[in-house]
Amino acid sequence: MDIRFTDREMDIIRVLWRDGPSTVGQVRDALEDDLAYNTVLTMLRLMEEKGQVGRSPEGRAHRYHALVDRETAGRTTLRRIADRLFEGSREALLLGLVDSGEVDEAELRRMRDLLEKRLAEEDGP
Amino acid sequence: MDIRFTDREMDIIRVLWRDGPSTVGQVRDALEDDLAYNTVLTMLRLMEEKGQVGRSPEGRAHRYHALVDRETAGRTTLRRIADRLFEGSREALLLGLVDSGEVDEAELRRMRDLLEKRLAEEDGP
DNA sequence: TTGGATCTACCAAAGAATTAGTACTCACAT
DNA sequence: ATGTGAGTACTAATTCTTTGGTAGATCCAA
Repeated sequence: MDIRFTDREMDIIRVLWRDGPSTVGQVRDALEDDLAYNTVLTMLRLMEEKGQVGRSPEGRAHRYHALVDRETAGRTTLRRIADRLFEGSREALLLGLVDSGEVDEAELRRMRDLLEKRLAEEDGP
Repeated sequence: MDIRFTDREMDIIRVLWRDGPSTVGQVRDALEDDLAYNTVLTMLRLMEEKGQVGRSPEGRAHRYHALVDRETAGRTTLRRIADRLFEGSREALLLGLVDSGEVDEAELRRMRDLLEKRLAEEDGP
């Protein structure tokens, strides 16, 4: 299964990730851009067709929920970026990441510690 | 300027990054998928309109070159991914990266060393 | 010089993404 | 009972992406 989101789909799934299962109206209210109710409804319908979200009836409305979790979406996206933009080199991607903006020293250190921890785990079991 | 590439645009700009300035025919030959000459020509024309590539006459043909370098494209893309998929947290992105596939111990170590080096530079000048 | 190969510009068309309109249903407050 | 508002399904229209066709110019070889 190919996990991809267009810009607007990403806006919507982020609401579902952040706020949990939501009705059309709730998603609409949570979105930054002011979209018509029907626009959001249509987007959710199409996303349901694609298997990105599911829904369950609630009263006369429906409550939509994400069928893809953030971690999975993140992993797949990064794999794609690494392959296509950095020719598969995750190190090059990491370089791009630390150059991509305001990564201060504290954050650099946290990132290093994170890798240290991973390395320790590798050695262990 | 917003730096974005669609899938096919990405295929094409990667050829220009890898092989340097190329004619339509050369790009066509370098692409994995078998596209019609005209398809590649049209793509390059549209990409020129968008300012992603430039061209200079050469004989009766043209030679196209990338107007966006890989580093810039990588940085902007990563910033967008970090913001939209990881709520701005570059550490979360890094976690997603090491979980995104087969990152072996050696690579983990190189990534850590890379961060160490950065940290040393921060302290210095 | 003529015919094929190569290149260009312009155009067409299918499919996806995005936005929203129309028409219908249903609950419920007055 | 009725009409108002929220909800739904279906449809429409626009724009972008991707693919390639047509027609015409140009060069080179036989």
